[in-house]
Amino acid sequence: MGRHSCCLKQKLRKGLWSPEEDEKLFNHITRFGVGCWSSVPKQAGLQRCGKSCRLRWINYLRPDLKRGMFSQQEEDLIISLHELLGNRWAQIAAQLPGRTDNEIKNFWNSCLKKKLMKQGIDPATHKPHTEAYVKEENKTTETITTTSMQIPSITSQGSSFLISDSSYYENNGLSLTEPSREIFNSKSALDLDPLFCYDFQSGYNLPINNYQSQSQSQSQFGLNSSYGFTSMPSLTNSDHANVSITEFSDNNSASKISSLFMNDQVKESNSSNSSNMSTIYPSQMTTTMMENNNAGFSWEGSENKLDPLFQFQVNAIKSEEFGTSSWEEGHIQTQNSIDFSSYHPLTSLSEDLTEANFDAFHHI
DNA sequence: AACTTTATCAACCGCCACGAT
DNA sequence: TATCGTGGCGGTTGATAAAGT
Repeated sequence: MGRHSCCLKQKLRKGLWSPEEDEKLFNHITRFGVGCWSSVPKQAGLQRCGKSCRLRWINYLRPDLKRGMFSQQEEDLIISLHELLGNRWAQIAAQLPGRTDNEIKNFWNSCLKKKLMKQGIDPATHKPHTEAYVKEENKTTETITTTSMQIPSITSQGSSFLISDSSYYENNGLSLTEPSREIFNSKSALDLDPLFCYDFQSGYNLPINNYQSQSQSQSQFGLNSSYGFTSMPSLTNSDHANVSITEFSDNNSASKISSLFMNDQVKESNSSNSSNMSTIYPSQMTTTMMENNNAGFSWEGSENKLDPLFQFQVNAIKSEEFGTSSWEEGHIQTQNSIDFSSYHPLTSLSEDLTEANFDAFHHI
């Protein structure tokens, strides 16, 4: 076992993805959603293994990805979470909306690790270098004293980076608080920031505003079309409640991590009535998806497969010809426009999207 | 300008867990 | 129970860009 059968097949492309491949994969997933990855390459016409497709989607094409530098707040959060979780990048990434485990792992290995070491902190333990280490250092470099190291004050309980107050999230854009949520609701998807559109021609994710102006001038998506992906501002507090504390091996970790999120949860329960945003929770989402599943695509176990990070918003103002067309796969009634923002926050790229009869790249 | 070193990050590899048969 | 297929994860590699000499 171990090696996937698909990887054993010859003639499969490897290496960097071309814009054409990206487009094929993107179109396929937006049409059919995320199902069985092993069948994706064939269905999408790609000479890749399913695993490679999955990785490309998760790490690059997924529309909710946040691009750009890590903020100081994200950086601190990664350090805190790493102290609690170690190299469990997927779990760490789950707490940073729009960031992938790969991205965080790279950031840790290339930046944060060195940063901590410079501060005299052992990145593995998050504690100042041990006495043994210091002695060893003294042996080899007697002229250098350990006092020259800048060791930040760290309690015996853990690093000073630990955040136990939900205000951290509220103040740093890592959570969508009620006021910000209202702003979000009142704005069109195209006004949100950061917003990116993937441009298959350039191979870059373009800020949506740029893309908007571009599409206005060049009608990339058709005369009356605009197409935007946004990383939704955050998880909602219901997501916070979904933090799986059972995965932590020790109770301290569990309580620490839960303290990061539970305050918001309480706050949310007090203020949820004021929210204009209709929220679909996983169970509802599954029901919705199953009810709408007319394309013959299997969503078995979709409840479990919902990616809590997957927040997808599309504003699709389709041209008339586009709006009335139907899927080749058929059996789907079309709608002229669907507001995906109502599927917040636990929206997978689902059949709902498929049902929107939405193929942006027809118009490229 | 040419070459070397370092940093970054996308992608691959190999392993594990789990469900289906 | 054993085997197989698949999804998911973390470690690692290799290509490229940027910085340094």
